[in-house]
Amino acid sequence: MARSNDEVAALFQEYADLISITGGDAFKARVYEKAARAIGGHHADVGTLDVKGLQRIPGVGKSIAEKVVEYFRDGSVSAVEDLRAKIPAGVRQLTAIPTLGPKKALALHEELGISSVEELADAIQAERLRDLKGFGPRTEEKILHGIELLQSSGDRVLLDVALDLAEETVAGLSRVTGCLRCAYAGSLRRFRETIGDIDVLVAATKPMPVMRAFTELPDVTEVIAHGAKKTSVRTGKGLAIDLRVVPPDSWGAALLYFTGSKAHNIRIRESAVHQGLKLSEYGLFDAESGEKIVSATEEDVYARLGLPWIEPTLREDRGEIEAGQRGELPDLVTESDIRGDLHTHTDLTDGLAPLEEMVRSAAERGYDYYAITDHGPDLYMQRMTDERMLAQRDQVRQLDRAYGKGGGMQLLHGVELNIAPDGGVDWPDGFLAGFDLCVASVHSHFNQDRGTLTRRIVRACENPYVNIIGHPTTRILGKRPAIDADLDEIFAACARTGTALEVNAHPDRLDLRDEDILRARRHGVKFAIDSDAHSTLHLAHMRYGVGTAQRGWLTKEDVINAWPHTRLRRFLDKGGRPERHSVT
DNA sequence: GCCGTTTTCGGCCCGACTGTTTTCAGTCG
Repeated sequence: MARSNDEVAALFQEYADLISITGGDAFKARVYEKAARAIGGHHADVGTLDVKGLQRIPGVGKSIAEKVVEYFRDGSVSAVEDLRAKIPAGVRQLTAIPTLGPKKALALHEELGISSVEELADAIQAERLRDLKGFGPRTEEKILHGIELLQSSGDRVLLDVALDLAEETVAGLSRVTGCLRCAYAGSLRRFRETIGDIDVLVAATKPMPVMRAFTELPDVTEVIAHGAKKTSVRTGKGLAIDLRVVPPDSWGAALLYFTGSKAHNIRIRESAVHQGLKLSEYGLFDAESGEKIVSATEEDVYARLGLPWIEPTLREDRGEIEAGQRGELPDLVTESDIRGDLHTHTDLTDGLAPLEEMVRSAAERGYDYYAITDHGPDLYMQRMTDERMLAQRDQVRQLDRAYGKGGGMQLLHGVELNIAPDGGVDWPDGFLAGFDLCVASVHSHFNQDRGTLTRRIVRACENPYVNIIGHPTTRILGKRPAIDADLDEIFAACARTGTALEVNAHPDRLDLRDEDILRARRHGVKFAIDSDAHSTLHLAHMRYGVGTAQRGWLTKEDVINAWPHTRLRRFLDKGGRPERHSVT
């Protein structure tokens, strides 16, 4: 079950989209969008609040509060239903295509009767868009490319969606009598960036009660297959879940098998064959006698193959087996190694929560330090000024005195700078020198040529005040590809200048991605795993960043926010920032 | 529809880019 806040947020986002598509008041649409974000990021369950309590959420007034109450009372909101009746769901789906917004979607629907992505693709093939006003050949091309992009992420869903569903499923099945062990496996256990379907494994002597309970879970909309060993269902989110039930003593072999990856499994099975053994999901057997040797735990199986236990996040056949054989597997960074978050926002710019709330939530996570990095003035929409930034700094210093007491949490005042098309940033050195750290990121002009983009980011690295390059490739999963820059040149510049690369933990981004991390690491780059939180809830995204970092083989030595505060401070000094030592 | 050291109306993030235009609409961040 989704959090009820997420349900309501999705509903209002849909309502906002429908208002836009039907040509309703743009300001009204924006208000609903804002309310959707505020509710999605609100810490308390909106299902438990009354109209008065709801109105205390910023951006939620009387009308929206009443719609929330209506939703929990009636299961639907009549205003939303009215618009749904007017516009087929597929028309809204069209706006998921990059470069295609509500206006074009409505035109396509009204003029050509198109109400799904498939129909749109067909219409383009049939050249039916040619006569439509405002639709030229470039538009056609861009839409086709957008559809491709949309479909390349295909049926896969983002890590957070899959993980929530998997954890609920595991919790639900673990309560069933006779369920001895339960865990999710597959690409989810390996923390891949998107998930095609969820694999859940249960150890039980009698499978049927577990299977039955599985088909009756609240998210299940369709039972695809139902047997004694395997049951497959589809859920409301369109995501399929496969459940395998195995005898308790096969647990380890089955978990290993269903965790994959396929490439990893093939390699270890080969290794088994070379040793006169046979490995399957039921256990490790003697090839000749067929006698079972081990199967109870993953450790047992790996050990009999002459390997240490290998972290699931490494199981991609990227050298982990060889490293294991040599006893050189990395001691991967874990979430508990993370001592602080170095890229977060507040409602001074586009975050949802005030500074105090963000800091309180960070402290609850047990961090040793925490950086506030709101946007600088070059992102015009955020209306940042020198005065507002300095006023925030005063607030941060005050809070730091309260939180830093007795070895508590130290606060760093930072900024997320915008890397301009020429590689410059928002402020001159003199002003930048006042920050404890600077994140710098690309937010626009993604289509510069490769050389220009590369030089642009390298120049940002060479800025003595830029400590971290935020979401370095700017990709958004399923929406926007990575920028075309020479990453190796950027990685080399980072290593040379003492600039860290971010592993942005937001499940939409996961940027850098695992392969890039592996490459950057070889250049000797350091990394910062950051939530880029825009609400208190986003602080918990850290786990996705850590999973991605593990897939990139990172240890806590590689990750600057796994270091003690004093060591971090030395790194942030970039070998002595000039303005700190001499007046220019 | 929300909000107010602009307070019950009249604003609401603002600028750039792209493609289709011939002066601008749509989309994006």
